Order: sequence, then structure tokens, then C-alpha cells
Amino acid sequence: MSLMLPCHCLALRRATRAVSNLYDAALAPAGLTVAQFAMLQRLRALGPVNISHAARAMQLDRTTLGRNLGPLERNAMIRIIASETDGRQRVIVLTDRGRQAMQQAIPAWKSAQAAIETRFDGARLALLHDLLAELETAAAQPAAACS
Amino acid sequence: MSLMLPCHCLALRRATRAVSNLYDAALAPAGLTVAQFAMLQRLRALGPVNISHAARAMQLDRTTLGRNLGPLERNAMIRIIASETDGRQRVIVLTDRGRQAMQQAIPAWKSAQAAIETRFDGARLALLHDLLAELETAAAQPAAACS
DNA sequence: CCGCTATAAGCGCATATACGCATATTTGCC
DNA sequence: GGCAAATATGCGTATATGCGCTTATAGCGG
Repeated sequence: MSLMLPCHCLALRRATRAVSNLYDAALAPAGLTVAQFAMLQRLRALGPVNISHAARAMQLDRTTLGRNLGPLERNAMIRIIASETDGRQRVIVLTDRGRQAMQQAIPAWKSAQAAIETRFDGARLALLHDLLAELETAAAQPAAACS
Repeated sequence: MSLMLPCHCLALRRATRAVSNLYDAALAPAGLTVAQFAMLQRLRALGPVNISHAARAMQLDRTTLGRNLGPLERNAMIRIIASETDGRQRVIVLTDRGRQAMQQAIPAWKSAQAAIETRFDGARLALLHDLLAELETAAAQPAAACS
């Protein structure tokens, strides 16, 4: 009798796996994963920023971001330097190499975007993004807290 | 000038992270992750099945499934035995312990489902699942192949 | 100035995910 | 029947993700 309804989480995970694979395949020639591409984008928008702040901005676990920076730093797309104003902070700086890699990856990213957009008109895409944003906020506030 | 449009993949990934964390938190007391819970469900529906077949049924990479079986086997939720009809195949068998764990996890899963469903009425949920399913097939068939 | 608390970060551990290469086994064709 | 192609699996490597614990530093109150 139970479990007649589909698991919302599983549906999300499957779609995300498939779409991520599509983007990863498109971006692979540019030497980036979609996660790395998105991180670079966000870092460019943020400017020099410490790890915790960047993680919050990306809605990512701090330690996850910290680790994900590894490959980018190894490939000289970013540098991580000590903050001059706060000895605890380590500041992420996008390098020219990183900016360049991102620019070069944009056509590949656009082709992946296009692969999605050919099957979803603007209205449906907007709807999808609305639903995803709402899911994100709904999941972030588990049970309509206190006060 | 570029990149005015949001990245569809990033939106998916962020929503999936948030929702997965919600489900994982709900299922943690039951000793399962949402990925493991979904795997057990699917294995129950499939019955004894070899790894490659199960991976195709779950639209998962074969090696990913193979590795993800590890924790389940370690916790005695499944057993992996040699096939009697094909020496290459290894057959996944759900144990009583696995069935039991799944049953016990269902309330937690339902509470996570409910946390989503309180913010999405049936129509929007159906729409979401439609869009996700379509994304999955769209991503699986990269460029509207041949013929 | 000293100590307490809050914040920033790192590391160990674990799971989830996928690619490429290697191996074993089955199957089909001659 | 034997060999080549197809199939099933494992393992190494790598990224992505998050939790808990630990350490370092800042900031504040007395």
C-alpha cells in the first residue's frame, strides 16, 4: 500500500545526474566540470573572497567548497592567499588563467544550455527555475521554525 | 555581456543538494541515506538482479552502483552472490535485514516527502516531476541523433 | 592584559558519482 | 571445437559532497 508516490528527491537526483553528465561532457574539452565552471563564475562575480563567505554565497558546505578549490588551485585557475586583515581567513583569488579558462569554456556551456533549451520553451524553463528555487528554500527551512 | 541566463544545471544541482540534505537528515536515524533508501526500494521492485541490469534500471553508471552496494552489503542489507546461470554475473539479493531497514525508514522518508509537499500542491508537484522526467530524457539524448 | 566566545579553516572519514583499463566469462560464427 | 566479439565485473583514479573534530585567530568583557 505504501510508496505509491514517487520520491521527489530521487526524481531530482536522477535528473541532476543526467543533466550534469551532459554539461560535464560538453565542458570536458575545456578542462572543466560543470561544478568547477559554476564555481569560477561565482568567484568572478564575488571578487576576492574568503572560503566561508564564498561557501555561503554558493549555498555549499564550507568544507565542500574548501576541497573543491583544490583542483582549481592545482590547475592555477585560482590562488588561495592569506588575508591581510584577518589571520584566520584565506582568500580565494581568480587568476588570469582562470578567467581565460572560463571564457574559453563558455561556448561549450552554451551548447549544453542550448541542448536543454531546444526542448523547453522560455515559459517552461522559467517555471522549472521557479520550482527549483522554491524547492531549495523549502528544503533549507525544514519545518517552518519557531517564533 | 554574456551569461545573463541562469545555468540550468547549477539550478538543478543546488536544489538537489538542498533536498538531498533534507532527506538524508530525516533518514539518518534509520541508518540510511536517501540514495541507499532509493536503491533498496528499486532492488525490492526488481528482485534478484545482476549489477549491470540494476544499474540500467536505475539509470546509474554501472561502476557507481557497484561501489554504492558496498555500504549496503557491509550492513547486511543486501548480499551479492554469484549467478548460477552466468559465471560473469553477480546477483544482488535483498536480505530480510534490508527489507526491515527499509520498512523502518519509511516514516522518516514520508516526513521528508511531506516537508516538500506542504509547499507544493499536487498540480505543482506533478508539473515538477514532468519537467524532471523530460530533463532526464533530454539530457540522455544529447543532440537529437541521426536518422 | 586575560580569558571566554565566536569565527575561519583544515583534516579524517564516509558516501555518491563516473571514466578508463583490465579481467573473466559467455556467446556466436565458422 | 575454437576463436573473436560481446558482456559482466573489478579496480585505480578523480571529483563532489557533507559531518565531526581540531586548531588558529579575532574580538569582547572585565
